Amino acid sequence: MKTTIEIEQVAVILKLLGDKTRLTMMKILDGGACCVCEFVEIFQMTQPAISQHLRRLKDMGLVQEEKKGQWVFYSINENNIYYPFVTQILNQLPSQKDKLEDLEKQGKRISCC
Amino acid sequence: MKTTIEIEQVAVILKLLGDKTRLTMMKILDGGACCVCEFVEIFQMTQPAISQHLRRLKDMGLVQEEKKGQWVFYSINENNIYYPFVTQILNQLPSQKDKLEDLEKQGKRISCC
DNA sequence: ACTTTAAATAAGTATTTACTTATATAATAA
DNA sequence: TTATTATATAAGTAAATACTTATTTAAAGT
Repeated sequence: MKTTIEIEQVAVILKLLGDKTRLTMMKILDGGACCVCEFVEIFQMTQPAISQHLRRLKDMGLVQEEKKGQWVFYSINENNIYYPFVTQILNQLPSQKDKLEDLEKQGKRISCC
Repeated sequence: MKTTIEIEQVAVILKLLGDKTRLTMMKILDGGACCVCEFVEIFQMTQPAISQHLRRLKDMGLVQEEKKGQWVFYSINENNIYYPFVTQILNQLPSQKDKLEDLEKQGKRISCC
């Protein structure tokens, strides 16, 4: 089943991705779930700033959250209508896994489960 | 030859495309050159508003202009580093050629050459 | 219970954005 | 030359954006 993509809606998605923080977040999440506090470390931004970016991505349905204890993990919502579209964009971006590796080295990676 | 795409630069491109007017402009130009006054008709916006959108696209190198008499025609700049990236996005958008056909019916299409 | 940690929300602010109207530039037509 | 048409630029404005700090909510550890 393929729903017709509206150009206006695509513009909204692109505007959302047209921010280096959110775009990098999406690329990171493309490699697996990530926790809010990890993003705070990675981007060296205040926690509210990170939460607000994640909320915008969630409001658009691009990501979903899952609570695990005191942490909240975000992940790509593969069921979103625009997931195939977004994936095509993310696939063209350079890997950001070095950012997670740096976290790991600092011992700041939150191990889920 | 493939230049590495920087995620920050991609964010800038996406922000530029994250506007329904500019995104539609790019999709229309994907089908061939178009003149400023045609865009004014299509989008029913003031001429300065159209010119300003086109200038932003030109400043980023996504489009190029060519003067033909009193008209200025804009077209996709296929030599831009980000052209392959942008094309992948445009290819996923619904055709906008109905907009040009409507112009044609109204006799408002500028015939180049 | 109290403290700590993680995250969300609220409210305020500086900057950016997309428009507007007015004016300037440039080419063609009379 | 003068008028007309097409476009660009300038300046102003309302709304949106991405932050900030302060506060609230909620879970876990003591």
